[in-house]
Amino acid sequence: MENKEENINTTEQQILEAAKSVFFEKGMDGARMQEIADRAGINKALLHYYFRTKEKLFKHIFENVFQSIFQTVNQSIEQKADLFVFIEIFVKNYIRVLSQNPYIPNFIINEMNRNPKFVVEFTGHLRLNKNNLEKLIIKSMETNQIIPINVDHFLADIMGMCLFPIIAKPIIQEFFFDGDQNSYQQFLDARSEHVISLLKKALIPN
Amino acid sequence: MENKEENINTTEQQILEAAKSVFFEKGMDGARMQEIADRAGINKALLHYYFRTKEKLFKHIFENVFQSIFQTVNQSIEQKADLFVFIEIFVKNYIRVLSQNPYIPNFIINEMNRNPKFVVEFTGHLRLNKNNLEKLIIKSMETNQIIPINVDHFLADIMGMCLFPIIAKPIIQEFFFDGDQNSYQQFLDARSEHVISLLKKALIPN
DNA sequence: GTCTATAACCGGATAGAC
DNA sequence: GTCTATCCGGTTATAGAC
Repeated sequence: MENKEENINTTEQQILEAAKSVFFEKGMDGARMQEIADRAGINKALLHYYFRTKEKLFKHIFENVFQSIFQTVNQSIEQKADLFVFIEIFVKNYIRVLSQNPYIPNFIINEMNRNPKFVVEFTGHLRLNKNNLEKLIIKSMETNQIIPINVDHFLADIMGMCLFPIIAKPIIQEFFFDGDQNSYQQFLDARSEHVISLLKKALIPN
Repeated sequence: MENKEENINTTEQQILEAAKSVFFEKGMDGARMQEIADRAGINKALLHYYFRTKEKLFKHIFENVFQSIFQTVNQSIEQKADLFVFIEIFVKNYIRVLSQNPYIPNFIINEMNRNPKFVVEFTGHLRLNKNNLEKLIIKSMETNQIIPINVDHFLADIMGMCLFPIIAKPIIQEFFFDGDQNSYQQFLDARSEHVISLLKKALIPN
C-alpha cells in the first residue's frame, strides 16, 4: 500500500502524526476527529476522505505503533554473546525507548482491553525471539555463570522493573517525591544502572 | 454522606456495582450511562437522579477504588520485624489483590492521564508509609543483612515485578504461551515465589 | 484533493407523570 | 423513588461545490 513513511509532509503524513498524538493522549474513545483534523491543519471532511472512519484510522495507527515497538523489543533479544551483555543492552534500550514514548504502553494496554480479538488476530503472526535468549540462559546456567532461572519469569522481571517507573509516573512522582518533577527525572536517570546491578546480583551464584 | 457500603442491595449499591464494572471494562470515555443503567436493572433517568452526571458518578467510583487500593498497599508497608518477612507478605498480598482486580491498575493509570489535576488534588492528602520501610531497610543494611539499596528503587522493583504479569496479561499469554490460558495461570501462580526468591538473592550479601 | 454545509446519529441530561 | 418520553448538544460521517 503506502510506502513506509518516505514522503514527508504529505497530507497523509500530517494526518497520521496528528492522529497518533491525539490517540496517545486521549485514547480511541476520548479522541475527537475534529481535534485530529485541527492538529493536521485540515478539516474533518478531508480526514474522512483519507481514512473513511475513525475506527479504520485508529487501527492503522495501532498496527504501526505495535509493530514498531514489537520489532524494537524483538531485535534487542537477538543473539548476544553474553547474558550480562544482553541485560545491559536490553535494559538501557528499553528504558530509553519508553522514556521517549511514555504513552505507548498505556495505548497498547487500552486497546487490548477494548478490542482483544482484533489485537490477538493482528499479532497472531508475530513471533518473539525467545529461543535465542533461552539458549543463552541455558548456556549460562550450564557453565555456572548464573543460577537456574525460568526465561518467562526473567523477561517479566526485566520488563516489569523497566516499565513500572514509566507507566506509574504520576503515582511515583506524587507519592515518592511529593510531586517534584526533578526528583522523578533523577530517579529515572538512575533506573537503568539500578536494574542492571540488581539483576546481576540476583543471577550470579555466590 | 452515605454509610460505607453497609446496606446491601439498595438501588444505590446496585448502581455503584454496575458503574464500577462498566467503568473498569470501558473506561470513563467508553462507558455508557445506558449500559450502567441496564446492569443495575434501572433506567437512565433514575441513574441521573442518584448521581446527576456521569462525571460525578465516575469520580465517586474512582475515589472509592483508589482509596481502597491505596489503603491495602499502605497497610502492607506497615512496620514489620524483618525485611524478608515484609517482602514475603507484600508480594503475596499484592499479587493476590491484583489478580482479583486486574482492571484496577489500568483504570487508575487512565484517570491519571485523563485528569491529572483532579487525581493529584484528590490524592494530595494521602501519605505513603514509606518511613517504616525505610527504617527497616536501613536497619537491615547496618546489620549487614542486606546490601545497600535505595527505598524508591526497591519499591519500584517489587511493584513492577508483581504488576507486570497482570497488566500485560494479553501480551504474555499471546507471546509467551501462544494464547494458552492455562499456561498463563500457572505462570501467575508461580510468580510470588519467583519474585520473593529473586529479591532475597539480590539483597543478601555474598 | 480540499473545502463548506449538513445529514444522521448517539448519548447525556431533564421534564413531568405516577 | 421510579418511570416514559423527550430534548439538545456534540460527533461521526456524507453530499456536493470548487
